[in-house]
Amino acid sequence: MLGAMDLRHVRCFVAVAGAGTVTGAAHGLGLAPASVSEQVRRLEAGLGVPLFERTPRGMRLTRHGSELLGRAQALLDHAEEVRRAVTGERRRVTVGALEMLAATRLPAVVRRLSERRPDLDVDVRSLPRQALLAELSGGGVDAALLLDAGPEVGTLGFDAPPDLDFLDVGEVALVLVAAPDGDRDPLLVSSAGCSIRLAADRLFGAQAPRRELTSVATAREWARQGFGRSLLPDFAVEADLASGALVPLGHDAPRLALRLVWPRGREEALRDVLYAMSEPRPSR
Amino acid sequence: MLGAMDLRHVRCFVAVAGAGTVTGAAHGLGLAPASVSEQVRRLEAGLGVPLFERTPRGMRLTRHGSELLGRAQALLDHAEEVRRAVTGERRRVTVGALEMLAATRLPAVVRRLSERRPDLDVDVRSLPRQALLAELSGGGVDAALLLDAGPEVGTLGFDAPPDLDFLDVGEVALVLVAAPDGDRDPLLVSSAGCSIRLAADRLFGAQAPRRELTSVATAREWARQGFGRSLLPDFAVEADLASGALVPLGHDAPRLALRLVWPRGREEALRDVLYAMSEPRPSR
DNA sequence: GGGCCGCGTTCGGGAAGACCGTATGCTCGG
DNA sequence: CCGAGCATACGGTCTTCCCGAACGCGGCCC
Repeated sequence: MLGAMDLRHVRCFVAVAGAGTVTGAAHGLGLAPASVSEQVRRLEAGLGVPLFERTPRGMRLTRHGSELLGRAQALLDHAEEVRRAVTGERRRVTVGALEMLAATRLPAVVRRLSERRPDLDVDVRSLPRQALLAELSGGGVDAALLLDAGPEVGTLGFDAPPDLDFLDVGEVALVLVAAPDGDRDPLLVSSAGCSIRLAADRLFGAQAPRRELTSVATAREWARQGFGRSLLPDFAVEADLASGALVPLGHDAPRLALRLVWPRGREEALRDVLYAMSEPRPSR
Repeated sequence: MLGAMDLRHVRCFVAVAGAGTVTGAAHGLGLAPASVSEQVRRLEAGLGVPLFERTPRGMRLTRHGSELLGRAQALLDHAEEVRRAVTGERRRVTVGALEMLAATRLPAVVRRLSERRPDLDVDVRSLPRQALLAELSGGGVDAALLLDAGPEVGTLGFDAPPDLDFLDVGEVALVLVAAPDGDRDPLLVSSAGCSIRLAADRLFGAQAPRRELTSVATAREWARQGFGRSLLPDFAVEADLASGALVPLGHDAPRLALRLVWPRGREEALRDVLYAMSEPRPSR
């Protein structure tokens, strides 16, 4: 029969649309690029409609492809939901987060989720941001918790794939701190790419004398020892502020959003989960 | 990947569940029984759950199978809907009806449908009742128009598959008629299996002297020529009553329901269509 | 401008699966 | 006790899946 739409083809299509390249999608699917390319072409043949424009830089969705993407995602989710319902298999949700957040802020979010949806198995993966965003598109994680700011994903200063949707589920305050009698310069920053570093760049530009260190923890340590000031997240300096090891330097402390990000088009399947993660607990 | 649910398997499963036998499903699918059997077993293996109890008389759904059936139908309909949305293909609905109704009462129903849903292509198939019911289960027709009575499908006196749902969209009055100066006996009835005949049997039982003829039209002709009385549907005798060729014999004329029947579990995909067929027209 | 890299695709081949026709075992109804 | 109807096992053909390797293409950098 013509146009029978094999789900295998649809899975490949979604992966390619998400990754933007056949190669990337093949990686995510654990297949060879040749196979993925064939599946996509077979889907196009079955539908009788071109889904991608082939460019030497990747695959761009055609009008028909865009039409299909959301529905294809929903269809795959539907199939998954049917399978779960019949096998009685528990639903498994994978949420990723930046390492820093996985250790500090994610537990509260996951606890909220587990309390409100005890039927869910929640996996946690801790990844650097770019890997996180890649896994989001590739389906390795269902949702990701990261730091950001502004009205869209990436406003903080990183490149995000399009077609991501988000919800802010909390705030992180940044505090400019130094040792009570330590130096005020240079500005101690973590390595490029770190969310806190991006925030520091946005706040101070490039003109302030800076010293780049490997991590937030290192920057805090150097500040504590009096080698400069540093812009650090509240949860990293609470103890030191309380003990007096660090003091705030009264500066317009910008707040970052604790942002839950997921691939647009999967609202249907994720809505209840996202809701359970973002809402305040019913009691208390 | 395990448990990936091929839609091909699901199609076979639904067909088998509908037909009750692998052989019947294979017929409907245009496949060999061996192939269908294999697909179903593969689906069961993929889900890790038995879907049927095998008996020498056919296949009976297990608990898991029943769980799956409705969802599987919905999933297939979803896939179809996605395909249509992307290809821009018009939706095609096949409605079947008893021959008698296809000629007399179906046009009004189809007109109603076409006016309210001009985006639909409506096919009409005219079949005897048992073939109609078989096609309903097999998917050859999406909905069927037939005559029935009472609170469930088949109450009029025929065997209907379970898992059919229905909506009464009109009535057919039965009139006991004879020629003005013709004989009153015997009771002229159409051949066994005809809906009108079933109604006559229910009304008069087997005790009345009867003469069996091949069709409703024949029975009417014999009555017109004075060879007995006959229980006939209103649309078949309107002209003769008006002209005086036949006269009503004042009897508690039972009314039959003009009944729209469809496979339970496809409401999701058919709801709008059924609604458009059953509602009175918005204007007038 | 000439390598060079990453892209999608083509090609040949091996393995899995779809499908067929036939044969077998099973249980009913006659 | 036999035949009808059922699901299934078996052997075979053809399609599809998937791979690794090679090809053609367009940017990019020295």
